[in-house]
Amino acid sequence: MCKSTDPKRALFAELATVARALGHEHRVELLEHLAQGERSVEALARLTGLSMANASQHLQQLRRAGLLDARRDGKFILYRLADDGVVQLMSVLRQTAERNVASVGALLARYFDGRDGLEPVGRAALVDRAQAGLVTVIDVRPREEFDLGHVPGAVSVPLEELDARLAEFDPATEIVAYCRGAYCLLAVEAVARLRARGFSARRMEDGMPEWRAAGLPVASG
Amino acid sequence: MCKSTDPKRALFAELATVARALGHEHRVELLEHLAQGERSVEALARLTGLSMANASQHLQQLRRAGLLDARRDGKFILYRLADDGVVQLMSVLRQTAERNVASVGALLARYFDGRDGLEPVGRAALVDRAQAGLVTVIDVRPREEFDLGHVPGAVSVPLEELDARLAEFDPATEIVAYCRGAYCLLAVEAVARLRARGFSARRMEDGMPEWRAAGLPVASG
DNA sequence: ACATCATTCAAGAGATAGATTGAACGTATA
DNA sequence: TATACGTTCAATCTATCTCTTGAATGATGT
Repeated sequence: MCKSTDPKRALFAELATVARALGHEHRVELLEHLAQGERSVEALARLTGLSMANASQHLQQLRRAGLLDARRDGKFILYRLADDGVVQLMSVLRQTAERNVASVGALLARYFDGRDGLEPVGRAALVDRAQAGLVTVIDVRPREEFDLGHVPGAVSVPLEELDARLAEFDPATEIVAYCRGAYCLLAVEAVARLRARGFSARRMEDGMPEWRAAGLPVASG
Repeated sequence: MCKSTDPKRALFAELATVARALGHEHRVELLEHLAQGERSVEALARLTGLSMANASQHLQQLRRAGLLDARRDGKFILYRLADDGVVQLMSVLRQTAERNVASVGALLARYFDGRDGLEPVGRAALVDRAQAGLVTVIDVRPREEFDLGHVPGAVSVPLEELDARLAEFDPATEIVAYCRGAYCLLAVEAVARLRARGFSARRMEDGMPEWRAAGLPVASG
């Protein structure tokens, strides 16, 4: 069997190339930041603590793998995810890791709730409690995604703005955060930060895609 | 730089480890074979053309990443996917690659239909044509999955048995093959082989999960 | 035109992964 | 028990990846 020209082998090689692009701690972190929106090389280098040259190289590797696009704006080069499928890929990767790698499950458990058994809020319960004004619902995705559709009554608080807007929230009212899905880390991070500041915060089970899929009402604009 | 105490960094590192396990041509191919069922190291080495030692090392790497489980049966060690999520991960990887890497799109296009515009069969059309006896529907997934539910009237022909069972098919009747989904390669491979033998073969659009999701009838047992 | 700044390129050292070889291990069969 | 066989281990060489440093590029603003 001569397989050097075998298209199947070539396909496997291409898939491996894309996977390898995800195969480095720093690149996963870069993608996680870029999941929140466009960022310049300088901003990403600062956020991750990498040198500019190093960050640039990792970003180019991700771009070569087709996971990122870049555009110039003034003196900055802005990188962004090539499409929403990249978020899905990272989510599935996280799901797989959580199911099959014990240490990831432990890390996520610690990350999700600290130590006192904070459970995510179900969708049905959320509708009731939101209508009764018992909870503040925040959407921590980038504002562009919020504009394309969000949970009725939710407030857009992109994760990056959260720290600066803490004064908006009533410490006596529970906050429910949601983002893109069960395995999107944005809401998890938001809840962790809010709880560190003394707020009562929970994460909505699942995210916007599941909300839509469940046929629940979606507000937009 | 020691970031080992930051749980977020640790999580990224774990995710990268899992991704890196997918980051080699041979390991992708091994997973693709294992998607069809349990296999011994020797069988996998033969299927892929790798040396036993090399195959063993790659398999152990996949197992360390949590993507595979192994069990002993007699003198053989049988590897299998850790769970169905691994198939999903590979599917999403392929989707992402197809969207964002031009060469993958080209490879898949060539793989899917050769050159004469063979289009996949829609679900609705399939029901009609199958009932009219105009087509033979084959399910090329592993038999275990067939038993858990399949398209009514479909015949179980696991991909590995296809070559040996060509005599069962009427060259005058069109064959429609399906597997796990739009991005599962089993049906693609089956169609390629059937067409190479002169059969008229097509791929069903989507696969069993989508069939179920569409609420179409499912036979089992 | 000149200076400035964000980004990229280029080259090198150090670390890591892949393939091959031959030996060692464990289980089944004679 | 002895032998055969599938699998894994250990050691080695080679190739590739990572990161740092310093220079080069390309657009902007004075």
